[in-house]
Amino acid sequence: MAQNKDLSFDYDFLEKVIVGIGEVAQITGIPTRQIRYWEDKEIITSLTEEEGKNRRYDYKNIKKMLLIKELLDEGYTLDAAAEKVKKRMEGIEAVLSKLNKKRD
Amino acid sequence: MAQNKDLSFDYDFLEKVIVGIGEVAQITGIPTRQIRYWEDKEIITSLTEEEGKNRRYDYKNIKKMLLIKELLDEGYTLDAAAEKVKKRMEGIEAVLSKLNKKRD
DNA sequence: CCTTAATTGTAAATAATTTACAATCGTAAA
DNA sequence: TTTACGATTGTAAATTATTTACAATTAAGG
Repeated sequence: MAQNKDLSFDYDFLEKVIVGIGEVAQITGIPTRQIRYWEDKEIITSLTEEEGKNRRYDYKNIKKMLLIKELLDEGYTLDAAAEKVKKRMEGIEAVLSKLNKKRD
Repeated sequence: MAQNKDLSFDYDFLEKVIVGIGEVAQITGIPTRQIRYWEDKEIITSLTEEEGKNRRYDYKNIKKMLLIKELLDEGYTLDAAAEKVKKRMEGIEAVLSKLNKKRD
């Protein structure tokens, strides 16, 4: 059915979606201040090319933040959480790029 | 596998995602000016509660804009496109809410 | 207590958005 | 051709949101 095609696996959307820091805070529950701090520590990176401009995050960025947040809640240190998430992200990226190819 | 669980049907994300007007413009290719115009004409509605605050859109809003854009390109008038999309959105919403229930 | 990791607070500057009023553009009818 | 209308676009002034930088605070371990 048509509807199903529109919604199941909406990777077009996941691929294209871009979100500002305020909305990421709203989506994830992570305060903007904390997001910027993680970025200072180079645990996450925003998509912004020029400095001074507003930060932009994509799906993978947001996913990563949520994973880090979970691990922090479990008692990990920030660095340990970052390390662990880094590995999980590789898997996630692999799946995403595989799905991209399928749709070409 | 864990990765699959993280990515396939990420409805948690689709449900929670919220995007500003500038990013919607970037994602959809629809200029901010046009998005505001459609809102003036009550063809779409933003999530903003208080006026004067910045507009926020969710997944369904963005989906709707993309559908309208497609129909406009096909030659529909704005009102005709809005009418047709309204019906399609009902189907999409039905599918989404059904999937929500499944995950409770 | 002391140290370090992690987070939070805030002011001033800048970026981005809002609203409102107006202009433009294309098409179809008169 | 002119008129009317739908659709879009332009823009200035006010406002909201974000950025950067410097500093303070909090919590846990040694």
